[in-house]
Amino acid sequence: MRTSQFFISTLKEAPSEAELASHRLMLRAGLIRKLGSGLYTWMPLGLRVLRKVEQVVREEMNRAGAVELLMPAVQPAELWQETGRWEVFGPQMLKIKDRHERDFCFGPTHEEVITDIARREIRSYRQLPLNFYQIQTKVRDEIRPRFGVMRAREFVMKDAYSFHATYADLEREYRNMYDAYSRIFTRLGLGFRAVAADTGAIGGTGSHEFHVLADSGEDALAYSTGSDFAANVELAEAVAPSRPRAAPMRPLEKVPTPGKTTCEEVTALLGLPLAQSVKALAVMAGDAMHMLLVRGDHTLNEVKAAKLPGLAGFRFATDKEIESATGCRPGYIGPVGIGGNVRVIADRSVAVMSDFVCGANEAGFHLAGVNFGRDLPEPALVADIRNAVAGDPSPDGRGTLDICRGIEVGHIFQLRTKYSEAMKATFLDDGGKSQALEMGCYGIGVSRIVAAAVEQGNDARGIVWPLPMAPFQAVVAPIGYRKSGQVRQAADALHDALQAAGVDVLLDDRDERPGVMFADLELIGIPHRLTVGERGLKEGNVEYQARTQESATPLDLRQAAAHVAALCR
RNA sequence: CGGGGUGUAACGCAGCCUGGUAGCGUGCCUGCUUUGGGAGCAGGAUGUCGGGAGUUCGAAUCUCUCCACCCCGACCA
Repeated sequence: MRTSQFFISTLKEAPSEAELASHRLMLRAGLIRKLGSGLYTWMPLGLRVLRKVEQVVREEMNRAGAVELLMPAVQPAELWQETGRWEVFGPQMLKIKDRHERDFCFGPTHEEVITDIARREIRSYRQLPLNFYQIQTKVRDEIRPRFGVMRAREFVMKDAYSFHATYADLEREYRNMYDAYSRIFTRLGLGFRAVAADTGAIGGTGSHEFHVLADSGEDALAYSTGSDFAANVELAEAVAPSRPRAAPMRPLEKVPTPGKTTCEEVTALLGLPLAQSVKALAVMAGDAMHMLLVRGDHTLNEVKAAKLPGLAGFRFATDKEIESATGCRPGYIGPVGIGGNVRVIADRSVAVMSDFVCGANEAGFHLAGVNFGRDLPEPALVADIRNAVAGDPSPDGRGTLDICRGIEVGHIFQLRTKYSEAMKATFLDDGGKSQALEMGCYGIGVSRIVAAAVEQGNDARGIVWPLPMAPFQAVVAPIGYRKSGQVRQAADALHDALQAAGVDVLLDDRDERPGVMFADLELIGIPHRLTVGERGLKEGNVEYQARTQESATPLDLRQAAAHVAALCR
């Protein structure tokens, strides 16, 4: 490919709305262009990357025994009403009407459609197991699209759905997909980690997420330094403290803390460790207020809390609700002397505290030396409601936890019979008995992978692609292409030789000045570069430089193509 | 949806407070010179100042309203 026959459009300065490195670089390198919020055009260069990711995904899915199909992007409402998800998925679905005013949505996912296929096509256990997948554009009307294609409203996803006669066979396929996913991310050259995960809106039982590791990732991951335990912090158990609660040593004391509303400020004022304080969070579930207690140095885990009885769908109380329930404004609330109509739920690490500090339910005051049993009743409920933190013991009893951040690029679920039962997708087993199909589903954010790869691989000069994802594997960069016949001849020959060797090679025949050319090629991130100039040709040399290297090394012209071709293999 | 912010040329921005009809850098076009790390000189093109309404002799600037986009919170591949 020659640049003159291609389209390269780079920017010196990134549009101001782009904050994240990958978003800025994808715009600057001309991989994507924005049409509207969360809507992006994949420019020719970006599309090449996207297609390479798709291809690896496709090859590995095929290798794992899955079968590709393509379902409609537009789906009738009736299907979603059958599973009750027309309402549950709700505002996240882009709902549309046809000319007859019938309801449709632009598919955010395809469990309903594939289950409809399954119930029409699968009749016997002899047809099982089956794993269908597609690579397709999905639409989710995200509340807040951001970070370019990382969280877009329209994105490319690989979604697979498997069907089984028995749970044991589903488990087998689940492991098969786990292994396939590991191969995919390994082949793409990404640093990743698989973690146990919450099932969220898709539903089902077992679930793992695959994360590309990056400090800017939106998810926090907990993993053990002493075992292979790894889980999304949303899910990771914060192990119950092993030590019993110490006996009270100090008297209850009301201390003035004017203007100090956070645990950090209060403990600093009192000269106590942060872990000696208790944070009280007022939440509403239905009409009832609950007060959640976590240690001052911990944070509430909203996913865990929402799973407690009576707390499904809770929200944080408004300032007004807090004032009418406690008589004071947020920043000074606490569990001592709170009305019986407010249920107090303590994290397990709070339940073993003694002589702690908390709000006094009076503006400008906190209480110190507080003890359960003596100064206030034992909590109504003690549960794990905090986020695990680095240094916590691993839930599997081996090693301690550390925390890293990741970008979710894959998610696998054991759906079991959630959809097959709702939609009556059954088969006849070997005893002639009708049974609901066991199902699994397996998603990969194909377009997100591109952003995640840029997030993981970039430097001051631009993108550093893993070789399998690079839009071009190698580039021939001639200096003075239009001016020097010698340069043109050598560059053309190199390009042709590399192409013949099966290398995805670009010849930059724009005749730009070297500085401009090098800057563009490095921004775009092509892994291997051969620079051809009269200076080197005099010695029979060209120069080779990997994207990851700081400087070039001379290479015999006659060996250059073979050398680079070997690196691209 | 709640809270905060921004809309001026393709991109980055100034001008707005204190009204007088729009500017800078980059990019783009033409010519000449240059050619190993984002060139130099000369010339040139490009704006419904987000839309609408209002105040005023006069609005990018003041007022109202609508829209778009961005940031912080609940979602997810």
